[in-house]
Amino acid sequence: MSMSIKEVCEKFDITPDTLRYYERIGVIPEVERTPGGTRRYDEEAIGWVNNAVCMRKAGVSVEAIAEYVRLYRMGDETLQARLDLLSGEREKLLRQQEELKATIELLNYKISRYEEAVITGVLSWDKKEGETE
Amino acid sequence: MSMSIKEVCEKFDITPDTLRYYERIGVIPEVERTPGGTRRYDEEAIGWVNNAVCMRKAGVSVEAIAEYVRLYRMGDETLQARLDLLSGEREKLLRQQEELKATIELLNYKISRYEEAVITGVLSWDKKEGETE
DNA sequence: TCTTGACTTGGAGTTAACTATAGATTATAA
DNA sequence: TTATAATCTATAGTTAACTCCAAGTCAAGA
Repeated sequence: MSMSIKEVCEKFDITPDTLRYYERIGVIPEVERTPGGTRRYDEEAIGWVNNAVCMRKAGVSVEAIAEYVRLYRMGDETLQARLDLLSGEREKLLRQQEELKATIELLNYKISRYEEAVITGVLSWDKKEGETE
Repeated sequence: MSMSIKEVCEKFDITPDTLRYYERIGVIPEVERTPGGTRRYDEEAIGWVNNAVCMRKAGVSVEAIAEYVRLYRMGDETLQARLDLLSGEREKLLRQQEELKATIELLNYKISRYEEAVITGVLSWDKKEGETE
């Protein structure tokens, strides 16, 4: 039922060094160990890893994730604090989503120009909105 | 018509150190100077800055931006190479957009739970899809 | 002209997030 | 049991992208 560090790392496509690092800095809670000291990841531990990896992929800082974990372990009196933290992070991601959208649109435009250009041999811009390259 | 480094930096909300750094590593082409050696930014230079800042905000690496500028300055024989570079970067941004979307949705779910929780005083998960926190 | 403030270069320092190394211990398979 | 593979800790190193600093030069107003 429970998994080794290697198995968890394969599941989430990260390295054992990274996973131990996440535990050390509190991005995930401390995991259970065998009598010999080897880490074992049960369902709950894997849930925390999933959460950490998902947040990191979107660009949430390890510091914010660790803060959430810290608050979580303090119990029910931190519900509001956790809500505030998550709301703040969501705001950041929504802003990032806007930036991303704008840049993808700019790239779409440029790429369409280049697709023309590689056929005609000439690159021509519309020179709209301060764009010159 | 042309702008000082300070004016350009205010326009794009970056620091002069960053702008000089961008020029030094080729993220923007070298800009014109006054006889005394002070940088002046004309329309075209500002277009390049705009481009760099936009790409950086979306997470495109300075290396990729500099490579594009390098190819651009080599002329028409690099049209295909520039198209390939831009296409590759767009792919990365589209993938990032997916990650961002997934994480925002997860956050939306969590936040809705926490909004309930701060009223009821109890936090309860649906425990779907490996989520445990 | 003087002085105050903006600008210059070259290089060093910082921060976040890993990533690698060494040397010891534990686990697994023949 | 013995070799081989996986894991452990502690700590140092790396990378990307700035960011700061010193010491000198340039520009604009009184």
